[in-house]
Amino acid sequence: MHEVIISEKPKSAEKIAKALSSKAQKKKYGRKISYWEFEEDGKRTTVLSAVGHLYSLTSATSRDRLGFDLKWVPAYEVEKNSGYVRDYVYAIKKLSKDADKFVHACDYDVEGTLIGYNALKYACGNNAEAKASRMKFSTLTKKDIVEAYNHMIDIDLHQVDSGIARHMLDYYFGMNISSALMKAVRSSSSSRISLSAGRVQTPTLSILVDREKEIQSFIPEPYWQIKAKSDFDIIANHVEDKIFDEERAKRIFDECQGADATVTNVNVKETIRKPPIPFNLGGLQSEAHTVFGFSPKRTQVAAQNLYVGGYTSYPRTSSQKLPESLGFKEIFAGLLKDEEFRKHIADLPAKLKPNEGKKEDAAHPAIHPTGVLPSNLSPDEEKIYRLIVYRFISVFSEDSKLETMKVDLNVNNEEFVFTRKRVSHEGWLKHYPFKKQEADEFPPLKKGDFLKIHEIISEEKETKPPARYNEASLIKELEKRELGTKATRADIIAKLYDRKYIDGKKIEVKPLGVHIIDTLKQYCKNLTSEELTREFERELDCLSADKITKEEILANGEKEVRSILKDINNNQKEIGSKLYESYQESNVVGECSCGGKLLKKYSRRNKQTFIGCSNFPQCRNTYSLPKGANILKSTCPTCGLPMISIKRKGQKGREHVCLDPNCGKEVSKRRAPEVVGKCPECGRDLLKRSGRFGEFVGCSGFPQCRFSCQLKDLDKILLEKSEELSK
DNA sequence: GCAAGGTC
Repeated sequence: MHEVIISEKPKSAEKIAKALSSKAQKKKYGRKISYWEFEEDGKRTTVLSAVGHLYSLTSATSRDRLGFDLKWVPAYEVEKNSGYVRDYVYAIKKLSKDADKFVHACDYDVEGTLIGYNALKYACGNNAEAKASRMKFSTLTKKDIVEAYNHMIDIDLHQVDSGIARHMLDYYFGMNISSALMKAVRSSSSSRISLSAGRVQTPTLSILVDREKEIQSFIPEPYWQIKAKSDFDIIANHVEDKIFDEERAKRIFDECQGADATVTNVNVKETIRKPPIPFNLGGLQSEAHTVFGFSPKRTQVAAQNLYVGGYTSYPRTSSQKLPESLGFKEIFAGLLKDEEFRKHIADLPAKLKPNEGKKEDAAHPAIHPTGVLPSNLSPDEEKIYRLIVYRFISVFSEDSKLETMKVDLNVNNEEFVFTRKRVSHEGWLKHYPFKKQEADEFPPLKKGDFLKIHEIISEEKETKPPARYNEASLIKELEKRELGTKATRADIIAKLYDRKYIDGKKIEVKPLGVHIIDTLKQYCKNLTSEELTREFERELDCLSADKITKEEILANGEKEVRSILKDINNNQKEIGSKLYESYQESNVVGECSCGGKLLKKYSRRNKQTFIGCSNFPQCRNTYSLPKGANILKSTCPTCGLPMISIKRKGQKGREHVCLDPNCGKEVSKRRAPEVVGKCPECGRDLLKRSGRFGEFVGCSGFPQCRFSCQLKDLDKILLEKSEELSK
């Protein structure tokens, strides 16, 4: 009897094997793939693992991967960067060959069910998916695993169908519409540009476009703030804060001139600040963005590496909870071996109770250190690791206390106010070095005191448009709207940058991004909003309730996409030319000396980005971009070309220089070439030059006169020529 | 080349 258990990822395979038998042995298939095996009561059990989805959809009929007739193929055949999947598929194929019992032990959700189902169906084969039993667990603790193993259920075919339908619908809409947009551009300009649209990326872009339009159409309103300066570095604000009436501002300003202040009230109060809550992926990404300026993707990569190394827990979790079963004592015992951490852990209360957040996750707890101390971390991993450890420690720490002083002043019957804040009890703040602590001085004031006013200031300001999103705040917005999943949000945003729809840390939408949304709003409105996701959800719920079949859902989807494609194709030329125009506009970086526009271009031949002119081929001005250079918005004061920021080797920080590396250098400074004689053919100067094959001599009349020779041969040639002439 | 979803 041979039983094969298939889990979703290598880490779960290990946990499942160890929970089911103390005799479980780690084995290797090839050099890279681990699996687990044990034998009890004459039954051999092999615990294998997938690595997420092993199979991907592709077109069953067309070579260009388009259409509606789809099939599942091994992911490594159609997706780049999926090469590592190959060995896992082979391992499952090989090691399950003689199995007579199959167990599906992937995460208990729609995607997990499909991952295991496809592994059984396509890798194990022989109808394994129909014979298999299903383990249902919510955490990978020994108790849950054993319980699930002892009470196995059938595979939920509704979950399987939901998963398949979701994958297919995303393919229908995403692949076909993206391709139609690119085809439209090709039809009008014969240019190839990468364009894409999808159920998640398009609404995400749409959120950014809406914000962009709000900012563009914002009309700032002037207002005034009146401030009073006094001893103890006090700057008190007039209680009305923003005064929109200029007359009134002026009146207050005038009336306060020369007057002193009376303290009418002093209020000091203490507030409690609870420790922070444990990190889920979004929380970690947001904090790393604030503290280190890391993009969510960068944080995710570092956290994944820490997890694979065994130093921190599974990162793709939405949980903000730390169950006691994790064994806090053991984790801290591990961390104690680090001198720096020990100082902080020593302070913790005897009873370890974490301050938790509200969010939960069926499969994983919040992100936490495992207690295994790392070595050889990259700088990014080191930063993220310390952040996770200190957050973990502070979650268990005491409350901190903040003292706030609020002082009311009366200046010639106008009321002013100022506040000061200081931490009165450090508590958890002592263990969380990433948060700035308030430490204002409290001036010794009491009710009835007089204060000399040194100056009254009136500041004219303007109301500001809503702030731009950054990557972290956008991820939060996507979480709120339930767009994408915790594992994909960072990738989706990275994709929008890749496509050149958006730009900058404070996200700006480029003309191409705005235009993609304009086009799609016209031809398939529900793709630009969350409506498509909600429509999928509604239909998949109906599928689970047996109110609709998978085939019906897919037929509806196909009908909808086909009608969109027809509309796009009927207006192909117009859509294409408009998109291409905005694409070019998106690449304008400045003005060329010929009056044309300088564009960012890509040379296929050199595989490099460079700057060229929109008047090419009439204007052949080009500038190369040094590696890692960023084009800035500012222009060079000398020549008007855009400035770029570059990083020089061995230098700290970045340097801002003109796009033209010869800008400002006078011709004479470029070392005028040396005159070495007169041209024997035209009588003009001969100049010493250096070329690919060493020094040579050329005529200054080039290209009208093309005389040239090697420097060492010059004397001989001149002699020959003069002899020829004298003959 | 184009999606979104798992994962190393």
